[in-house]
Amino acid sequence: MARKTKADKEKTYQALIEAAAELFRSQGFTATTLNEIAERAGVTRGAFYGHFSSKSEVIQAIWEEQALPFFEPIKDTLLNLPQDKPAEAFRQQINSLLELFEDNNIVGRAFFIIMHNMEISDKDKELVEFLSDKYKLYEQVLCCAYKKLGEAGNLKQGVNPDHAAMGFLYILIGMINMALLPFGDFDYERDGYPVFEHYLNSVLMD
Amino acid sequence: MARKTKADKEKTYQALIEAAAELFRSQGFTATTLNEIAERAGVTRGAFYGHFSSKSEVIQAIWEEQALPFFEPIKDTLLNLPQDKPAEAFRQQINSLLELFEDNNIVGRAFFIIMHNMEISDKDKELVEFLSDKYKLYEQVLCCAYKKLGEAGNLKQGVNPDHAAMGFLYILIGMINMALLPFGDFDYERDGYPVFEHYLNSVLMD
DNA sequence: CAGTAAACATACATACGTGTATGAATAAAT
DNA sequence: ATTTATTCATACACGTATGTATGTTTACTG
Repeated sequence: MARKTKADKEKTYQALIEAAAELFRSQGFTATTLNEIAERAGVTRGAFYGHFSSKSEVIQAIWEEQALPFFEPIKDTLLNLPQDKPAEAFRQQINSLLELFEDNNIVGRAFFIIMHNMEISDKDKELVEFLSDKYKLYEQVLCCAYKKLGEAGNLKQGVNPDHAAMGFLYILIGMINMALLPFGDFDYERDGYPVFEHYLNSVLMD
Repeated sequence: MARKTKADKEKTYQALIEAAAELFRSQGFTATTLNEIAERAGVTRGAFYGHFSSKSEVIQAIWEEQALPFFEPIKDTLLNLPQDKPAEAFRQQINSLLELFEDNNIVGRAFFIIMHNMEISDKDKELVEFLSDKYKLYEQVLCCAYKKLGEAGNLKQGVNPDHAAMGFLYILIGMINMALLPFGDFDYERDGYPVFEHYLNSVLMD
């Protein structure tokens, strides 16, 4: 095939990323073949190998280029909650996070892929390490945020910050799981927000 | 190879189920090959095809023969919570459920596999339907139980039964996810119970 | 105590996924 | 304008997973 312009190359790159993310989400990482990715992107495997050297490399690209730019600011805010009214800032960031999932499909998919990394465990050690690092990062960020909330006296009495953080993470994982299921009709407004609202109300002082 | 006794046949059957469940959990359904299952069970693929006609059939067997007998009584109790002190009965069943995960590995694995069914979606329609049915069943059982709790006046004021049920399911999924991750060291006593305890306390009247 | 059928191993045919090597056509460089 | 380099398709080689056909031994059956 003929050579394309640089802009065209970028387009195929994005198409490959998009296709891979959607296929990983809907069929899982292992079940998705390079042929399927290429076909969905409107190219062949030849194009794929021009951009990536393996399937694992795509996940890392999805994370770093698509999800990270959205997550980074939220993460930073959570790690540095203000001394005054940290609960308010916390709620705000959580809402940003949920809106992210609602609006930007690729971020939800990336998060989902990370959360379901065990699917590919054992067979690709390096990738598992990459994914588990991300997982642990989420945990740390949440624990840190809740610790701050506790220090600022914004947690209800008897609420253990670590337990609260874990509970939050569980709910987050469960909700994303639900939201991206191939069947069912998940609706954030109806099935997502109220649950978080209730959980935050049960944990935070106002 | 020589013919075995009926008891021996049953042993290989169980060995295949056990092997498959553990491999599905640790590597995922798609990534697990029939050779791996057979090898882990100490037989060859010839034996596998004597008992099952495909990989999908194994999941259904795992569910129906291994997990269902444990779940059924809990499910029935949740669907028929007593009029007086339903909250107490509910707590008790949830504890039974969690103990099940803690003690009986195959139940946890079965639950996990069901919860992560999207991994195999799209490619095996029939299996996806089977799995999604189970998923929806969980949801219904929980919603029914919380509805009963609400009617009996056992939910705290302002708690929507459906939202509470969803939140519970999210936490359950998230916890199982966490518990069966290949990395990390999940401990039910430390990471499971307290979260449920807190959640139930925030939802139920005592 | 034959004869049969069952339980499982072995071997084979087929399909498919991956990765690489090659080639064509044209954008970019000089 | 010519050359070079690049983007991607095509073709090939290899490994591996599946499913089936066949064979072997022995438990079961009458």
